[in-house]
Amino acid sequence: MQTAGSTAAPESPTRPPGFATGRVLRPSTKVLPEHARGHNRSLVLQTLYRAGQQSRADLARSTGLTRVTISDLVAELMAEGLLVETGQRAIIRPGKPATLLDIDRGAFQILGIDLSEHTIFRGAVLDLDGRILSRSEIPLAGSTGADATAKVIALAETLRGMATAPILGMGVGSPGVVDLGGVVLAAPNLGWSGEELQATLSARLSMPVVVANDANVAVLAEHSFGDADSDLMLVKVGHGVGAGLLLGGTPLFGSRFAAGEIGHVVVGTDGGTQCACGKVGCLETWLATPRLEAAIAAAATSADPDTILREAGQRLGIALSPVVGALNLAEVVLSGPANLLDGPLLEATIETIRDRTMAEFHGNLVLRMTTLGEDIVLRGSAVMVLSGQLGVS
Amino acid sequence: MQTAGSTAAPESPTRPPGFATGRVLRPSTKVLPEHARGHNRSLVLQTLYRAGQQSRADLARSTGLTRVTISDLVAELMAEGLLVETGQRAIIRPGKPATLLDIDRGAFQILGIDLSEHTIFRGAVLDLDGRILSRSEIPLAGSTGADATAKVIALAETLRGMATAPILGMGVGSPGVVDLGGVVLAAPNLGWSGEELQATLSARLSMPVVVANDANVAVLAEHSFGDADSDLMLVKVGHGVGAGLLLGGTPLFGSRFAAGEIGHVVVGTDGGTQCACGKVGCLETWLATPRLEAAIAAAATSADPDTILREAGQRLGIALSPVVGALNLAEVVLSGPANLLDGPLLEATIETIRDRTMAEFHGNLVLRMTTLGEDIVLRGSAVMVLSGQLGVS
DNA sequence: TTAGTTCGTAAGGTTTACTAACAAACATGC
DNA sequence: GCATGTTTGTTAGTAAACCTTACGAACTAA
Repeated sequence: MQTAGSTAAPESPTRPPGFATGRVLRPSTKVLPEHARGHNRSLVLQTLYRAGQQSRADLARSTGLTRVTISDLVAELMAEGLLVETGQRAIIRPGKPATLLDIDRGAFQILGIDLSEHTIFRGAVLDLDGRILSRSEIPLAGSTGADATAKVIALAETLRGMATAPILGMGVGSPGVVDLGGVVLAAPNLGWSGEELQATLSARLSMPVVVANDANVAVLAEHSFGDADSDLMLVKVGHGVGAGLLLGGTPLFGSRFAAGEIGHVVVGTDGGTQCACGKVGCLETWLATPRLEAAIAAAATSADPDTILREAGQRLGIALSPVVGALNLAEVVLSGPANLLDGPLLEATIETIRDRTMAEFHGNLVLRMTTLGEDIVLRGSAVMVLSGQLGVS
Repeated sequence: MQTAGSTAAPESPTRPPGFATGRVLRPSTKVLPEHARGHNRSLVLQTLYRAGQQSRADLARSTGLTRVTISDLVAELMAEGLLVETGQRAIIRPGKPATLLDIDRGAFQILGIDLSEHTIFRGAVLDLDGRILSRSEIPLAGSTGADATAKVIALAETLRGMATAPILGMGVGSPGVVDLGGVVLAAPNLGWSGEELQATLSARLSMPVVVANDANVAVLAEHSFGDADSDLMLVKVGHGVGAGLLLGGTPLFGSRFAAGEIGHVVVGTDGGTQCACGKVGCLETWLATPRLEAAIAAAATSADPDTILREAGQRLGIALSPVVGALNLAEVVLSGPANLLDGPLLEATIETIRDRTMAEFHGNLVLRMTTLGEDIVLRGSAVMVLSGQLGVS
């Protein structure tokens, strides 16, 4: 019992132990040295993936590991066919010239599938940089349940046949609620509930498969390829309305894997249209593309279509304001038909959010269309595979 | 170039490397074996902290580490004075009797300070279990800026003098926007902007200090001591309205460290009262305690106070619905004066949220008062110190 | 030609956690 | 009472991962 007034915890608990530094986290599983190895392995891949060609010495400098350790990791990765030496650095400077390394970007390919469209399943073969090399698609033709699953399998097998290099894995973006094991808990349009899509596909194709919600997949693409921030919300407008959230670089799944399901949140306090879900004034009744198109067509003679689009944008803004405020988001991205979203709707949304939140906290709030167009889910599928198989994104 | 149709990534990249398994994350820093050691060290502390007395063999079983490694870690922790042997297990069974270990819960104490009340700074000395051992407070008396800082220092020094064991560190919950380094970026009521409170206190008191936003601190307390879920929103109602978010067990800070600042989000689409911030119908105009009390007092003769409370609850529900929907929250906790919050207000809030969101996704949504009462920030301060210094929470 | 720089590798040491084996201390059954 | 079996915690030795130190190779610059 030392007397008070002394200067705190004297000799012993000097520094916070490694992982706990600064961060508030809860260690839950043991960590062995080999796990650290796996982490550093991914760190090397990640560095090369983003910065491109680098020498071993460059990698050592940018990762903080020693040249010796880097050499060892690089040798391991080269033996696996993931890295290649690409010749010597051209820049002339004193010292032994550096041997450049890069990920062997042609060594593997990735399959991506997008199940989020209403009438068609789309798929693609992508390279490790997320570029689309070839495409395939299969009409849904009203299939549900096992028939829909069969069409996914057929599409996947077609894509496998189109690949021209070993396949690293397959990513699938599905509508509905998907758990962390790739089980589609609920996707009404496809008639799935408890559909073990990831397990089925993985077994059938004998390759690593990742299945996730389409909007969650899309937000990964926007983060990796659309140079977005690490705090990001992507709102996907189509037949329904859904969102994907990336917070601090980590996707949010929610307590029941239904994070981002904002389509059936009621907007405003002044009524609205009856929704299929039973409530009145859900976000989807204002914003889903069929409704928007119908409203514009109906009003073609009387009202200005811009008025309808602006109203929809305001409703989206009303719904997003509490989310933007609570999460202190810096960036919100819209994905969907540009002819509807990109214009009065988007402008009205950002004006509404600015009017309804505290400007100081996110004066720089950016609301914009995705830069990835209609391939956002396909490219996000590649991100999932890269992340899961190589620890790269 | 192997022909398509083959079964994917053949020999080499068999398994996803350790840390990246399943999770989508981005390795950013190197990890050395000693970091793994730190993690396992915290794991042992964590296990003992939560489960109480255990033998080395018990720890080995529950952590997955071997008895040898556990013995080594325990020896290290005992040398630091964090663990003690507490005798032999009483239960009679075959084999050598187990020597029980526990965290030496009297070996260190923690200081906690709550700056969130309007007229007073409150502080306490707590034990490692977060129990309050003694208290002190200092009236704010309208102090702002450097005067307010001086009062925090004075209170901290008083608390240090009250401690009866070495001090592990100090936690401070401050109103306003606080960054990860404990700099109070903006706290209008206290006249602080860019106030380096954590650095100042740490230097002045020569002990580890953590400063964070009061609502973020409170949510940690609710998680650790109020047996809450790992997806949790805590709404703190007082002179203002703020929230703390815990998502997947991790606190959310936001892109500008202003996560949870929902007090100035406009609620509803039917006007409201003018707010000090310039907007009309901010959540605070409906819910802040001075406003609520005034409204009830003014209506004392004419209307039913319950009507006013129900209306406030509905407004809170309207504001929270999009957040609950977007984050798929399972649990929302209110903190503040129970005479106002716990009753018609709380009931109206949950009814409103249920009416405005999709029931299937969070049918079990729980909305309740905190179980920690007015000491929630003080106890949360202890959680921060435990987490930062020992990796325990 | 000499000096200095940079790159990549080799050799050896430290830390970490593992497996294997064992002594201590107990309950149980004959 | 004594052998048997169980559980605990430690000792000894091994493997993995990273480090430091040192060195040869290959280049520029003076």
